[in-house]
Amino acid sequence: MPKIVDHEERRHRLAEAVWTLTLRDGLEGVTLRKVAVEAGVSMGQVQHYYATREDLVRDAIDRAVRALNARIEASIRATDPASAETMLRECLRAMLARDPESLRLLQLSVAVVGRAISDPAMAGVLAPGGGELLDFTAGLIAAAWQERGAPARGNGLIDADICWNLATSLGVDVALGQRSPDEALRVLDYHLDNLLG
Amino acid sequence: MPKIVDHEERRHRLAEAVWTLTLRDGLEGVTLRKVAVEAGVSMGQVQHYYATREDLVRDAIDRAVRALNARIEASIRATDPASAETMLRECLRAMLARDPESLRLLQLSVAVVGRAISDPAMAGVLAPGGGELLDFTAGLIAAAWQERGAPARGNGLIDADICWNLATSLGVDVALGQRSPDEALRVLDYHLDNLLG
DNA sequence: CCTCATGGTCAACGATCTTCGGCATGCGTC
DNA sequence: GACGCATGCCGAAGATCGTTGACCATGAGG
Repeated sequence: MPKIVDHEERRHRLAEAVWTLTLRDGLEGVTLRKVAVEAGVSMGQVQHYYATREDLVRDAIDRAVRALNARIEASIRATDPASAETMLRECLRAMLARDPESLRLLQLSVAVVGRAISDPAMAGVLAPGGGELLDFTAGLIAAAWQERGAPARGNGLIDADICWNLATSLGVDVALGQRSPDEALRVLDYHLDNLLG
Repeated sequence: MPKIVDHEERRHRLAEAVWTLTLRDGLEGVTLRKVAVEAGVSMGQVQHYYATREDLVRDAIDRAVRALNARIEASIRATDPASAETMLRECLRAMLARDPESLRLLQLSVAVVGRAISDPAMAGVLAPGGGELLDFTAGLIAAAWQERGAPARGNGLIDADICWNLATSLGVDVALGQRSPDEALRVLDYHLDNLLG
């Protein structure tokens, strides 16, 4: 019937504007007017696509987290699946934001952490994939041991848990600029050398 | 000359109000008027003690981080200094918020993480004590090895780095309610068993 | 009693988010 | 081709917020 526009494209453009403003002024500095200017549209249009400012920010953050996950999964799929150890290292390295776009998305993901303490819905977005990811990682660790001819030891699930905690913690450091990606990578590789050796 | 009041006590009371509101409504939900009501004072009085809302929130967060550090240091001082391993475990356990007051302060500290991505001043508050802490921890690890009669191996500074990254990451999980303190403690102890054994 | 620095209050202003009623556009239908 | 109306979009009013600046109250010193 009436005009037909690409809602997805509109929302993506608005989310991009929110991203830019968030990295520059912080989450609290994101204003409907500033978003409208940044996206080159009227403030009314912003309100047309999001009922409330909260919805706008929430969706923008949600898109950032999903985009980061997509990037991580893509880099994993691009890795040689023949070597479990290579796959394991690549999975964890993906959290270290070694290119500008990943850094941007990682910083945005970190921006939600604060919000999550008083907003359970946001805490859910950050949940680390749940138990399947730990199972998968534990499997990689066991396979890497086998490749190296080392016997299995300890509790693989906890080892996987520790790996992801370390990787995400290093990722946060990188996102906050308190550590260079190279340094984070050295720490991560050191831990994996100990774990697999 | 004129009336004399305890500024420190006033500011502490206001900071407590900010803490309560932050945990309930999030950092963005902290309003001068709500703070005034929560603290049982007039809004004018709040403004009298803090030039701007930003100053108020910043000081309240700063107090929370300092209070948490003080608690951690206190629990460390209360530990038997004869055993390096006990000392090491206690230092790292202190990040897991195993009592309600620590949990509250830890949650408040986590709340700033998001803010830190666009506010370098806040990032400084979160800096993990700097290099001295790593040196100290590396010393504890070396001493613990000696106690166990195990030879030193690897890079003590990186081992210490990994320990703190793991402990803080587990602490964040606990603060967000995604993991129980007991479970976090098991993961931490598992890692220390591997490291020291 | 007067002075005035300190502690505290209040009203007005601009910016902001939200609500709601209205305008425009163009597909479907006759 | 003309009409209907759902969709897309806009703008002004209302409510809330932070900030500003002038104002009042108190009580130790002269």
